[in-house]
Formats: sequence, C-alpha cells, structure tokens
Amino acid sequence: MTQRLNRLKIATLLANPPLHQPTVVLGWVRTRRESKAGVAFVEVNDGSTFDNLQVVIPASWSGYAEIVPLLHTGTAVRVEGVLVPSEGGRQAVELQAGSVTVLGESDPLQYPIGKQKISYETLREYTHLRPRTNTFGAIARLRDVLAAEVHGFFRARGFRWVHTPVITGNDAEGAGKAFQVTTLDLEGIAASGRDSETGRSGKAPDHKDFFAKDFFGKAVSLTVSGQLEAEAYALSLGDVYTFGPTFRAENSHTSRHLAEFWMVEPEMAFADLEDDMELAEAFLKHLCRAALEQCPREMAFFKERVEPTVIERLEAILAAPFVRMTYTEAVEHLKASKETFEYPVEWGTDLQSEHERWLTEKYCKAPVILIDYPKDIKAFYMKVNDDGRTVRAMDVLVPHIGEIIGGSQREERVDVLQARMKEMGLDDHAIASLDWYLDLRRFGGAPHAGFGLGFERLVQFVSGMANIRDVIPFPRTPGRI
RNA sequence: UGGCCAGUAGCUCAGUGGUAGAGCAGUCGGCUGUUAACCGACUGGUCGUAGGUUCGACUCCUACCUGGCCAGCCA
Repeated sequence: MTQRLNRLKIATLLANPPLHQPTVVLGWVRTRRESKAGVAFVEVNDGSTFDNLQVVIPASWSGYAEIVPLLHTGTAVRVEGVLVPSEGGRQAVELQAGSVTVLGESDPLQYPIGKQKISYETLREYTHLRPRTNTFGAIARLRDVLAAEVHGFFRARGFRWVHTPVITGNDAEGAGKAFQVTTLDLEGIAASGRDSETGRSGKAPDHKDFFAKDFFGKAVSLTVSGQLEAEAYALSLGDVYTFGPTFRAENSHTSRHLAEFWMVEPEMAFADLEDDMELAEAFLKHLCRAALEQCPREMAFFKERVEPTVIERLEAILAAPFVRMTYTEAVEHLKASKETFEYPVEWGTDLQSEHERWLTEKYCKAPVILIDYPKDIKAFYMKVNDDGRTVRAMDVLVPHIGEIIGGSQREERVDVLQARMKEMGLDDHAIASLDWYLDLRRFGGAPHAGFGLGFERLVQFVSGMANIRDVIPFPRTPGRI
C-alpha cells in the first residue's frame, strides 16, 4: 500500500476543505504549542502552499506521551485525522488527529533552522534546508510560477524554445569573463610546471597547440549568453527564445551578481528595436501580472515581511506604459538635474548605477527604456545607426534593481559587422571562431532583434528580496559554492 | 578588484580597559485550545584567528580569515 494513499496536499485541502472526512496529511512540523493538561497544537507544512495546517492532538490519544515530545521543528510526520472547523481564530479549519506517525525525527539541538529568527546570511550556509522556511518556500514557489510563465508568454506568441549549448567555443561573445572548461590534468601540469632546469615554478604552458590535447581540441568555456546561437535559430524558425543557466567568471561582490544564473533571451527575425521594446514591456508586464494573480499568498508575505512596497510596485508596472528615451536625452536630463552625483555625466560614457537609479526612481518614477547608446560602450553585434556614432541598443531600467533587461537590434550587414568586430578589438582568433555568426548575414541575413533578461533579477524585483543570492536555490558566487 | 562595516551562547542581539548578559531554541515543572502561546527554574560562551600594547584585553593596535554593503563589470 502506498504511503501516499488518501494523502491530501495542504494546498488542496485548504482550497476545498473536506470537512468531517478521514484525511491524511504528510509534511514537516513548523512549531508545536503544548498545553500539558489539554492538547497539543502542531503546525504542519508540506510545501504545497504557504500556509500551515494546524493539527490538534488531544491528550486522550494513546500515543500522546510518546510521540508529542518528538514533534520538534523539522520533524517529518504523517497525520491521520478528521478535518473540522477550527475553534481558534487564526485558521478556518484544523485537523483533529486520530494518530500521528513520525517519519523522520529532527534533533532540535542539531537542527540549524528552528522557529527562532535567523538571518539570510546564516541561512546561506544551509541552502539545502532553507527552502523549509516561509521566505525561501515562498521564493521557490514564485520562481516556479515565473519560470512557467516565461514559457507561457512566449508560447502564446508563437516563439519556440531553443536549447543553446552550455559549453561553447565562441571567443569574446562580448559579455564578461568566461569559465574555462577542460579535461586536462591541471594538477599534473601545475606540478610539472616546476621547471627542473630553470627552477621556476608555475610556468605557464605557452605553446600554441596546448589545447589541441584538450577534450574538444581547442579552448572552450561555459556560455556567457545563448544569444549568438539563438540568432541562428531566429534566422531559421522566426521567433525563438532561450531559457537556461549562464555563467560569468567576474569577481563581483554585489547583491545583484551571480557566477551562475538563469537568463531568458528571446530573438525575433524580421524585427527592429521598436518590436524589441514592445516585446520587453509586454513580457515584464505579463510576469508581474502572473505573480500577483498566481502567488497572492506569497506576495502578501513579501509585502509584510520583505518589502512593504512590492505589490504597489508591480501594480505600477502594469498601470502605465514604460517611459522611452534615447541615451542622449537621458544624459541631458541628468545634466539638467540638481542632483549631485558621485560620478559626472558625460555623453559617451556609460551611465553609472546612480544615474540609472535616478532616472527610473526619481525622474520617471516608472520603468524606463533607454535606447541608442554610443557605439563605443556597447557590444559589436548591435546595429549601427545612420548617425554612425550610436547603436540600436536598449536597456530596461526598473526601480529597486536598475538594469533588468539589455537588448538590441542586431547588425545584419556583414561588412559593417566585420568592421565593428575589429573596431571593438576582437583579435583574428576570436573573429575566426565567430565565422559561423557571419554566415547568418552572408546567407539570407535579415533584420532581427532580441534581448536578455536575468531571471534572478526578475525574481528579485517581483519579490522585493534585497540579495540575489536569496532568489536562486543554490547560489554560486566568487569563493563560495 | 577597490572603499566601508561586522564577527560575543545553537539562533537574534546587548555590553564595558577590571574577568560575560537578554530573548528565542533545548530540558524540567506549571497552565482545559494554543497560534511569535504564556509563567517559573535549569542548561548553554577558550567573546573569528594570530600577534602586540597593558598590572590586566571581549573592549585598544596590527595582520589574517569569514560574512555583508557600496562601486566597477554586467543580467
């Protein structure tokens, strides 16, 4: 007989309570409140929903003295009982236990996350246990809903999901340092690097065909973006998107950066920057709406315990069109402002975080889409405007996070693209590794555009969580795994 | 990588150049239904590590380690 027989998930049970019927609940104890002369109240959570189920164990139950003392926070239990309207005020129904079985004990002296307050920092040392807390359970459910809605949004618009590779041989994709991937015996190389003739240690391997011995016969790395490969499929299938893990080997110690994160990258054929902006705005609005509609309990919790303004912020996103302005206009607004910035604003330099924050939080008080950036501060693949000094790039800035989306119309002219590669300092080797990318323009090239959205930043924005390490199950950051 | 802040009980924190405290957790007792339960008692710490100053350092200084914030890089 299966253990799950007659099991009712708490989410199902609370949504439609089967009153006065035999019910089985499986879950983990959150807290126990005991009244020795009377009854024990045990809050059980099974992860299916935010709320706990109050289990009431009468003193008259034969197993009381043996079982109830074991019901510490974290204990896995099976409860058989009858669902009844609750006499207490905080919950509509409660489970009158007929019997309670302990499936897995939890030693309160060893268990690190009891019901006492515990900081996010400490919880990061227990990434395997933190989903049992209110906050991380809520984040996990929100994250799931948002991920499903990423797919839902694009499928509804006829986009195909493309699985771009994690291991890539592309050089200089234009988005940060990559993690090298190798099967070479690094320990052996390090040891033999102690040159017996010169006595020098740690000699770097320098001959050109060094990586010829490696698994792929060349130097490869973990992808920093699926965009380039997505372009190949956009110029075949029309509208596509990628959604998967991405890796950056930057030594970033901030609340907005991870070494491993998930990225959503749509790519549309026969599209320009206007189409790209329309897509980005509709996409963000769709996800905010999904969170409000599908995670009301979680959102209420975030508002109460995490960030008081989250809900109104999401509603504000839905209420008005995003502000659109050119980089040049933004620079003018910033210069005209009376705000004193730590860094000066100058046309041709990238906007600082403080500038972006001022634009979205103070000047526009809404999401802002900035377009037409100076070409020198943007990637080689962005389409050069007719003015010759700006490119068809866009950044979507939102309050609280700053840049959440970066995108562009891609350069479809082979000669211009090649010139831009050289202009941006790609060496011959890098350009050679991207020859296939030029093929996309040589054969049936067409206007196309796309963007990238950091999924964790989205979850941060929607939940109000301050630190990106707390919106991904197992965060990877420099020096810590 | 740079600047700044922090590290005291299992957790959240207070503390003073004179030898360490509270709440929660845990144990025991009390309370006829609680819900951050409550009341009483008990248990629990070489004050991040290593040096230095001092009669004396948890407190002051230096270095290091760890964590965090901000900046840069970006998503």
